[in-house]
Amino acid sequence: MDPINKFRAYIKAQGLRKTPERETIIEEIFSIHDHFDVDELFLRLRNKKKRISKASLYRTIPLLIESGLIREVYFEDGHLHYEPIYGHKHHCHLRCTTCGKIIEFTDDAALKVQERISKKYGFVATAHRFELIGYCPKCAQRDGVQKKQQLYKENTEKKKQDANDEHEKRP
Amino acid sequence: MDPINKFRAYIKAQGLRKTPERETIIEEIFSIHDHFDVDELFLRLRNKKKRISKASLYRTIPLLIESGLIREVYFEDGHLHYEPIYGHKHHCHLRCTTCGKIIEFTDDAALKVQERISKKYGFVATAHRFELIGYCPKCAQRDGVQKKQQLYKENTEKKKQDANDEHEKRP
DNA sequence: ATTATTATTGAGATTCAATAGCAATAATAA
DNA sequence: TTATTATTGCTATTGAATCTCAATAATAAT
Repeated sequence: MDPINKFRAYIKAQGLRKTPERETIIEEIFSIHDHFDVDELFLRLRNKKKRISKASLYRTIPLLIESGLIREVYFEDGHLHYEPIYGHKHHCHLRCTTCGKIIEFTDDAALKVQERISKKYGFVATAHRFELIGYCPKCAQRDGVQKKQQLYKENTEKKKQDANDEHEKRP
Repeated sequence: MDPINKFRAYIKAQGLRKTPERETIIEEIFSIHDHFDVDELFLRLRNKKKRISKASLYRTIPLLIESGLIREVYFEDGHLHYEPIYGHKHHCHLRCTTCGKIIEFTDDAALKVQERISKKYGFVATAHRFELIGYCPKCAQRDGVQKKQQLYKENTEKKKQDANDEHEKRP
């Protein structure tokens, strides 16, 4: 069953309506095959002359989550991201705190942990999220774990300097 | 080493300044022993006649994260939450999508997965986040879609009410 | 097919967590 | 004690996400 039909089933079960907007959104998301945010999605649709309002995107996303087509992913830039999960192999994320890079990995052990813990707590788990936070190979090698804070400080001070330079340039 | 001193070491290393506001914030957070959001923290401080501006809370939190005292936790009510981690046993979360309830659990297997995956990808993991999403024992039984938002709202608002109650109890 | 009902859309207004700017204050170093 | 400047609190601002509401269009009923 493709995402559209999966969604139609959900729509019918909930007594909601099938609309071209919703299906266009699903088509676009499942042509991305990667994580996205609302702005990105909106832009991609616009570039294809599909004029769907952001309000509709925001209203559709919860339905896509409820129907199991996508899920939220938490990055660290202050707003939500999403990724298609239906028809995609479940994966987890490695997130580099230095460069922000996201590496995906699959792991079966996490699934077993899910089952064991669920049983232990009488919890019916429908999903899990497993994420490793740290340093990607490049950043771990280049910086060393200890240098991070120093680099961070240098970076932030550089920013201030840049801001000053820019300011002083003005006539 | 207690959280305050851990923070003082960080402050010194970064060339920042020790202030009573920052230390009051740390004291409050580590007296909670549980997750919190900025509003809650602000209210609790106010109830104790500690008048610290929200701006300072927002400015201090990144320092607490950087120094390893707290971490972000992602719930689903549209804004960030945090929890103390320094001196606390690492734990993971079960999150009920019906009532919003959070159950904590500890698990060593997750740590082993972290080690194995890190080695595999050449990633230097400093932390992991493992979360199970589904239905808590109560909700798994009654399972009503209509009740979802109502229950969720009740749970998340209960906390704020508790904070107020606590204040009113004081003589 | 036609009509009635009402969910959905789009545009703009609104909310609110989070950030930024600025003058006053206070922590550190000299 | 004085000088330097990070920090604070207040206010204004940003921007993601939500809400309002009239217009539209999807479904059910006739």
